[in-house]
Amino acid sequence: MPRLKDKNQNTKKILSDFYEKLLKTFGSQGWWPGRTNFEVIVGAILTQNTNWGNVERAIKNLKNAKALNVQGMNALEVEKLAELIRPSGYFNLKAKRLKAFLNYLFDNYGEGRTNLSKFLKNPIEDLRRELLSINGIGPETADSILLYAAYKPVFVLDAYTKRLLHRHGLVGENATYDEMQSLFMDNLNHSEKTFNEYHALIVRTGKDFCRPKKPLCEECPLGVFL
DNA sequence: TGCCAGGCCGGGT
DNA sequence: ACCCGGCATGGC
Repeated sequence: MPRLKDKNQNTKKILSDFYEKLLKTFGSQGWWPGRTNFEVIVGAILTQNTNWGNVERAIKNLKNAKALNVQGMNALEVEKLAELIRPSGYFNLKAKRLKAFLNYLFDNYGEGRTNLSKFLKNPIEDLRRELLSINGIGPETADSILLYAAYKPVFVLDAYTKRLLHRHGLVGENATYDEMQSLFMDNLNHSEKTFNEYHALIVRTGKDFCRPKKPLCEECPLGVFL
């Protein structure tokens, strides 16, 4: 019993220390780089297993085509949409996923301009369930939308975060998404602002220091681990 | 050049 | 309940 408590207290301190170190090293990251809720959602889908730089090209194409809003994108044929988002990779798949999201929105929240804001105002658990029911939206994309488009206090678990937890020995290799997410959400205050910043800082650190094959751990502010 | 990027689905065991 | 192939472009 005391062992378990100590272990949890230790995890809490480790996760808090990581956050402080990263924030001190890199400063505030200012995520998400999207001007509207819809743009954030589009970005969350387009960046699935994809470099953000490629997503930006696709976003620019959508903006030029006046398709970076609910009504504009809904009016596009899926083939045309796929062509616009080509630079983001998996473009046929992602065009279907964007359409699946829009279809869900229009079917369940009407045709009006406020359908998206109504949708995003749902309680966390309801909204997460709804997002996960849409084909092409899995746990990470759903949580990204919850945090960065709906401003809900939800921790996003991405590949960088999983790698961080594994390499620091905080979870085993076979830990599930929910287990790893709970590690953060059971040990940190549920602050949307903090979760936003923490996730962004982890991505920043991962890009610079924590690649799958060639980790540059000796330079990492969080220390050397393999 | 091969490796990597802010995953998810569907079919097979 | 897991495991795996497929999906695809662009930067370094």
